[in-house]
Amino acid sequence: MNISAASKAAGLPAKTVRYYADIGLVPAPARSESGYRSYDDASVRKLVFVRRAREFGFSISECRDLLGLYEDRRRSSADVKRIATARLEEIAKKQRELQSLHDELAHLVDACRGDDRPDCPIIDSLGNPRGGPRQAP
Amino acid sequence: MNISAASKAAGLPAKTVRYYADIGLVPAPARSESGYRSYDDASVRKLVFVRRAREFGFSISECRDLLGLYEDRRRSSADVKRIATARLEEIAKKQRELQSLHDELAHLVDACRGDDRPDCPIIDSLGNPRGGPRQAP
DNA sequence: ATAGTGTTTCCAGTTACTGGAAGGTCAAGC
DNA sequence: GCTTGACCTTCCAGTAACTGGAAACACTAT
Repeated sequence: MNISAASKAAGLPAKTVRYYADIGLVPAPARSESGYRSYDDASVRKLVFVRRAREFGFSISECRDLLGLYEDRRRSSADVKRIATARLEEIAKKQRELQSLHDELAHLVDACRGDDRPDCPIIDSLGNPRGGPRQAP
Repeated sequence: MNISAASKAAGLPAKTVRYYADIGLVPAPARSESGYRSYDDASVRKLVFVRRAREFGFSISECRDLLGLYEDRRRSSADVKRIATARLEEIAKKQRELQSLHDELAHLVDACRGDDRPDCPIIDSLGNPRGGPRQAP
């Protein structure tokens, strides 16, 4: 399998597939006589694994760990669960942050008439967080 | 005001304050005879404005636009509302993505016993998205 | 005079890729 | 046999938004 077939099978751009081998996230593939990279099903499975893990928001470094666990048949599921749980907490935290961001901005958008006049609570709030009259800089 | 006083007042690292002037996001400050940057209240207000906008997730480029509107006393609030509304929609989209991510990962964490044994639905799911028995790579 | 802190510029590194140039390879068609 | 076009290679640079650190100069207090 050449790189474009493998990248299609894995659901990743060819550039990214090369990159993952460059940084040693996955093993460097075998080469044909003319130097073309040549992939087998096992390599593709690893690439799919990494793609999925990235989609879950795991960093490259975490993917490295997870891949190690993926390949270790004697790993305990506790190791995996620990990493995934930490990630889950990050996600929850990000969700809370986004929520308060959303609420505050929605409130401002709501308060803004959005007409031709210059008065705008959004700008006022950015320049003058405590509220009160807008001050020119 | 030297840079460290201004950066404290603005709530930004001094490095970032310099950076914002370097990229022309805010005007370059006046200099003392010995070359120290010297800030006044108006500069600090602009820095605060940028900090707040960044906290809302506006990109540097959007901050540029918003700062332009902030300084333009004849701007219509519609211009501001348009930018803020677009940002609000991005936030909502990100929220939905995070939610489905969270649900899927939480489901996996829940299904994982997290004990000494190697069986782990999390790993299985990453390597083999459709479910079914785990395959070693 | 000297120690300590603040400031300057500049260069490099971060994350995870992505784009593009210059050149080698392969299969098909004439 | 030759050309065309798709595919492959390496390498370099750029992205966003800073952050860290080195070397050198400035200011303040003792």
